[in-house]
Amino acid sequence: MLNNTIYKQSYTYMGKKELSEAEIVGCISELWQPLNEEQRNLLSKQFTIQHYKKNEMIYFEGETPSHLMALLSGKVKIFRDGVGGRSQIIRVLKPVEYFAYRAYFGGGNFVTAAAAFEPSTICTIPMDTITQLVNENNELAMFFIKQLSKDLGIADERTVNLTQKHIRGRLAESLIFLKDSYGLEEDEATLSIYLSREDLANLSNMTTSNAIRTLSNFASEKLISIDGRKIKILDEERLKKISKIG
Amino acid sequence: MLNNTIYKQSYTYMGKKELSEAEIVGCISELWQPLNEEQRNLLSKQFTIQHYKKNEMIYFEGETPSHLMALLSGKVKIFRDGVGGRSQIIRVLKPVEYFAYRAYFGGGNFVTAAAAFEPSTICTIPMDTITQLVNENNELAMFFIKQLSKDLGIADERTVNLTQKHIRGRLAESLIFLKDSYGLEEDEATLSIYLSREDLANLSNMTTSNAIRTLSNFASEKLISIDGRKIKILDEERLKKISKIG
DNA sequence: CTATTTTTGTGCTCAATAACACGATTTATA
DNA sequence: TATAAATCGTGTTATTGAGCACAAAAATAG
Repeated sequence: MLNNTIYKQSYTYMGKKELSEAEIVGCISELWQPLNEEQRNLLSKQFTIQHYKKNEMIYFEGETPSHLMALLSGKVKIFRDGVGGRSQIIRVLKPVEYFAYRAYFGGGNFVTAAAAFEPSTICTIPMDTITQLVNENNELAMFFIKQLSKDLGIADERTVNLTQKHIRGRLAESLIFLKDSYGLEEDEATLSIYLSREDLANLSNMTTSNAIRTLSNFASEKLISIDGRKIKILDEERLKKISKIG
Repeated sequence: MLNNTIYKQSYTYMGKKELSEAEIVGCISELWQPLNEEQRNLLSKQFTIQHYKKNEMIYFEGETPSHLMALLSGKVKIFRDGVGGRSQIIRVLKPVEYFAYRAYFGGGNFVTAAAAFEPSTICTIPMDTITQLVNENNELAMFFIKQLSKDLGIADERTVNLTQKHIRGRLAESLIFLKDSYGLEEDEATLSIYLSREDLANLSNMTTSNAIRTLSNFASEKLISIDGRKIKILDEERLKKISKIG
């Protein structure tokens, strides 16, 4: 609901109107709600809004983190460049999710990079402010502990899935994952995110040609249907089965 | 230094004497130091000591987490069973490192299992006590935030290394990793942990035969020397290079 | 100390998937 | 809208690393 409001706002932004403070605060409620009035005053002076174009880089591997980021609208990928320029998508983000804080808390530079899949709006808050608030506010601290714990659990599972499953299993898993992350369109079948075959390959740890081939195979098996970058999930159960058995 | 004391103690344990409270508290100082007197009183009533034999399971995938664990002596692996019974070692622990709390904070069951590489002593503390303390004590909260952040960064790097590097790169990386984790013996060359070829394979995402073969290759190339499970690092620089280029 | 089980080492085969090439199509841009 | 650039689709080939079998050696249990 609030997402909706913001979405409309980001349209009006195109016509040059910025988000109001109230709207931003509504978006970042997981950070905002735990705070007392004084803390809210501090925070509200600090945040800034940034807009990123499709495929624009948000931060680079190796850079020093300085701000927490909250994705207010759009879609973002977190990825890492590997051997021979092959990149691996580690995580994808939807509104409203927080990122870029892990490296700061971990005391190092970014080990991943971030880029916008689509035009995106991001709220940034200086990490020293966040650290101060975390030190004052236990509920906020617990929010980060929980989020990091979930992400670490996902990372542990993903490591094994990406290394041990076969191509079909990995691609099936990615499709389910995209459905769970970004949902479906009104037809209850089409994935709400349109990725290039290359991004799909980078998400599934395979080459682009293998993503293309396997996708066609899935289509001829009536598991999905493809129309350019639009993917319809036709048989989710069977996809899950393929994903599970690897 | 403190480690040393405990190490001796765990020997005397074999002769049936348990660790004293003071000794335990010295070990878990990262948890203990942030606490005030009242909190320390609470904590000191709660911990118990458990001993595990070589290769004994500490917890299983799918179980519900209830206690934080601190490894006081010994060596532990965190691993996950993958496709076709092949298991993947996700992380290894040395004294004094904390574990088993991620799943609890993440609100789910264990996605990994834990087992002792060697006879190990573990201090357990109920997670509801830990949660209470985290809610009262920001410094303690920050300890967990930092630890989880570091582990997540490592997991992100590892995902790409395990999926994209070739066998030689992965094994070289594991050897460096074991050296960094557990250090060397007095000769400044022999790894302080003796793993089976199977564990080495599970750490490096390969089959046991390939771990054996690649290890022999490394030995004939004078990168390492092998004597049963004892591995001497002869040319760390070249190993690092192999690890880096994949 | 002996018997049994587990681990290690090696050879061989084969499937999975990466790499490459190239034309067709779509998308972005001037 | 024209032109360039990126993406997609498909065929072919090359290579990595898994799978399996089996003997030798080592570790463990009785």
